[in-house]
Amino acid sequence: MFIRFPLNLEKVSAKKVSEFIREQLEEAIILKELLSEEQLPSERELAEIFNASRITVREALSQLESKGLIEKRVGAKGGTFILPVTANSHKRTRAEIKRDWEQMLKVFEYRTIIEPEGAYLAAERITAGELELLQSYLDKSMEPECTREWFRALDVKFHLTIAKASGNPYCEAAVRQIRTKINPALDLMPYDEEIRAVNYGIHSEILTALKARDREQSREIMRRHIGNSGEAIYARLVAKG
Amino acid sequence: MFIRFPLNLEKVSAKKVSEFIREQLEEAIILKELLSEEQLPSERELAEIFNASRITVREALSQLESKGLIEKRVGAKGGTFILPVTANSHKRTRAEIKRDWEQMLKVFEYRTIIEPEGAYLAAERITAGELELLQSYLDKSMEPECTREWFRALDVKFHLTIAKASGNPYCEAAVRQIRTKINPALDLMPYDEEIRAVNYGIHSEILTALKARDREQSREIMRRHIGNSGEAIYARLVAKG
DNA sequence: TATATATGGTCTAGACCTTATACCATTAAA
DNA sequence: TTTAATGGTATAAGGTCTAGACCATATATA
Repeated sequence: MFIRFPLNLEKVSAKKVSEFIREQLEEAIILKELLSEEQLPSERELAEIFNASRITVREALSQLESKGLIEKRVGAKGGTFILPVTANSHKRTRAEIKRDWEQMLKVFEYRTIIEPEGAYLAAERITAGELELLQSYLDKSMEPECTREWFRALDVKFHLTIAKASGNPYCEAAVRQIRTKINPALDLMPYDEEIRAVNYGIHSEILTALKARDREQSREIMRRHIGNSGEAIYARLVAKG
Repeated sequence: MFIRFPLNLEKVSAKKVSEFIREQLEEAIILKELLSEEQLPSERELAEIFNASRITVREALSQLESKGLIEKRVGAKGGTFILPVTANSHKRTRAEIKRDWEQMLKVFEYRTIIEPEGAYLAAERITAGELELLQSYLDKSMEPECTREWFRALDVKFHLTIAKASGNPYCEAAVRQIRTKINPALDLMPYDEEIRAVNYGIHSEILTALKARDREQSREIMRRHIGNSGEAIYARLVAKG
């Protein structure tokens, strides 16, 4: 009867404070909670925020600097600034996606499980304030001065707000984790009037279902919305070229 | 148009190597991949396995020792051994669950999302070898010499095997994470002939659906199986007494 | 009974990361 | 020209981790 189950122990290494800081800032940049040209808090403030020393913050920032994500300027009116994404880094991202497409596909698959269920829960629990937020994101996305970067930021905000409204912290964390992995790919998708209109349409449908507190409908439309996002990425970024 | 999104940065602290080691071993104990009386590899071997120094391994082990999870014996035939769970620690676990019941409920809610979808995916992807494994777990759970601890270990194995068979690493990791959180609670549930029979019945149904490669059915039965596990825990551990 | 051997227990020296504090260099506004 | 805020740099002290050596204990075996 008795078998000894196989133990699956993995090699470990310490995780430095500077690593945690770099990760948090990089995630904020990927999720477009920090937009290009924006200024980060000063090194002294960041040290305060992260409860770390300035040297450690500087270590994290220099990692981000060598990745080409930020830029530093000295002097008064100086500071640390988010750099716009370059065509070169777009190319690199695209190559990475093609190389690890199998892994990316799994993330999209996981997404089709989590986000619709998150919407299902959110339909019952979302607050009036969150519904207003969603509406404001929709409105802003249709303003003529909405840039590509802003459009992408608002899309992230829309989905993360629903995940948060699910009231389930694990669901919210999962959506955030998934988004951090797929957002660089989504950022490579085209941006034009048609895309905006289509996106506005489906997001409006979701918002309507949420306002109606219709669980089934919210889940169903969310499924339809993200169900083929993996395939769309594949068709655009992997198959052709 | 332009708003600055709120940045949500969190205080950090370094994560020590000894912490990572303690976590892995503690998880293996909670998931019953290590059973009571079992001997761990020697400190020198563990240092090798984790790619760490012996001193660091010892730091992790002494944490587990003060938690009452392991025991050390010196001399030849000595080593580090898993201790059986005491009545006292059962009491503490129960008190903790009652205190943080809200959080525990969220974990169960997340479980009802993930595991059925995992079964849905597994129905198409599970291998012949994994089906045999599941059958063997079922068989062993009905042998007369199956102790309470073994029964619990086989239950974990059954669910984790299906999660792995889903072919989605994020799904698998989520089920494992969820199980690590809820297993201490599940371990407090009663163990008798009736429980064993009921469990055997529903697990058999799941296995039958998986063998038939019926996605919908696999998901549906898994839903039914775990759908009320949160309520069962509540009724038994929180509501009464 | 004595010995060999595998285990946990202990110690040291050095490398690396982090903190705290201070001071320097740069730049724009007052 | 001065002021003030920024990033850039240096030093000293403490914690963690590694590598290696050696000690203490208990069991099996000759």
